[in-house]
Amino acid sequence: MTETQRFPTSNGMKTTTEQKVVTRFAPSPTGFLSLGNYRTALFNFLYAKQHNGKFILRIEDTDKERNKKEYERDIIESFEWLSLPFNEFYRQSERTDIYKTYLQKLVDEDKAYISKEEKEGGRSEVIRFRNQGSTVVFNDIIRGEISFDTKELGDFVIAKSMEEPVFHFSVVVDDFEMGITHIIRGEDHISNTPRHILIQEAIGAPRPQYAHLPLILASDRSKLSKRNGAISIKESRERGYTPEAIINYLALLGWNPGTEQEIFSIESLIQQFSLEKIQKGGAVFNEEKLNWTNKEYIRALPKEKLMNAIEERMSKTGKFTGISRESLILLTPLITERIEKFEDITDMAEKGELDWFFEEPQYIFPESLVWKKGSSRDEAKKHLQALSEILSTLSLEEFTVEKIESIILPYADKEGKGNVLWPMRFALSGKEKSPDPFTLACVLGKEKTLTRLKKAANRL
RNA sequence: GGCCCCAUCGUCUAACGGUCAGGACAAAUGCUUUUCAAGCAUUAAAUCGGGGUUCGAUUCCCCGUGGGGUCACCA
Repeated sequence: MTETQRFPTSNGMKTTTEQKVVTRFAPSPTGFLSLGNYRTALFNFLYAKQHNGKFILRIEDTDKERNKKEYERDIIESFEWLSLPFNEFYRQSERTDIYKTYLQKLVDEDKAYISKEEKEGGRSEVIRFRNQGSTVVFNDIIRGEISFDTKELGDFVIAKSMEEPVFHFSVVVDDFEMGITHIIRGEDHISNTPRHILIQEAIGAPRPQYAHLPLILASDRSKLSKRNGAISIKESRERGYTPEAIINYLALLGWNPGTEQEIFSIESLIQQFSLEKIQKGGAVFNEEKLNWTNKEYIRALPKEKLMNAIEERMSKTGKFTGISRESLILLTPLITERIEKFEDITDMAEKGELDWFFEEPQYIFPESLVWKKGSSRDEAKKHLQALSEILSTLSLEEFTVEKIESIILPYADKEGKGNVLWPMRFALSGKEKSPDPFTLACVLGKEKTLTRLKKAANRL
């Protein structure tokens, strides 16, 4: 992990004479927190932290039908897992009195009105905003000036009843009440912004700064959603991505500091982040790059953590019960360099790629023991026998990768590397693909190694 | 369809109006103590089209085209 920049002495940090920055992330608990939503949260977080401001988490649960407590829990757990601390927490469902006050005020001032409407069964009244139909122009930090003719909005609904404000209304009231200075949200909210500005003006709220983020797209360039490949934080955790990799990858989706740096700690993101450098166009989510990023972080993980992860994933497959710590130490680097995310450990185990460790190979096809490029069964047999003799001269303490290699290599060089090393590797692993023979021998230990070499020789 | 937004390699992206249009992922090829993995090296790969402005446009303007978003008593 390298960081090219470290706390420059004079940078673009804003001075504290400005108004304190307050940002918010306002998800509705109608599903598991997606990576895309999380990126919005991350950008809000980074911006607030960079300016020593506040970052607020606000659960927008005004839609009683679709909200679930389970999803709210998921959002909070995800924030914890990813170490994104928020300074304040709110639930809109607990703030209806506040909305009601503002609603009543607008009705009293005739800026909104109660509209009696026909509807098959049920409710017959809604509260509508008295829309003058002016042209609203606002400045977006990412996109510049955007203007809308609000005539076509008509007198839009701002509440289902005095107790049930609609999203557009509660958002504006909350952003005002909470002193939000910067609204950083997805591009899909651009068309909601004129409505919000109209409401702001009606309740006398100042206009915050807007920054509309480009959308994260699926590979077909449509909006990423559960149906076309969106991954939730919960799911990425289960798949074995690290929090740091997720943050790193997401930060670079639609943003980049203009350098060639690819790996960023959260601290360096806070320091280097800027809304101005955010891309305007949507960004396709690329799982392969996420995998690569994750691999970079996995390799940098302390060995202890890797061993724990490996033991945990392996035991889920039913293997690895009662493995010795010594074996685990030997196996860990072999597994680590072959995986991109922890889920791959399970895959390896299920595909039998680690079977050589747990059980003796059966050599069902003895020909497989012979190096295909110009060796014979007799030769392979001869080499296997020679190898067991050579290795039996090593003591248990000497049975290390380096020692084994140094004692076998001269013989292999003389007889032809492939001719010697392929049978050895296959005898020990019983697999077409496996780690190198010296490592195998070392991990298996002297006794098993000699047994397998002899057994394989007998099959030829 | 109306309104709004956007447009550099397959993908993520860099480039005060002057660069051989750079980097990363993925791909291909080769090297390394057999295979796999890892590592290293190399290669291929882009400015949507047309008009302007300018000595000079990836960059500024206009028009197309393409893509996306949004049009709820859902957020």
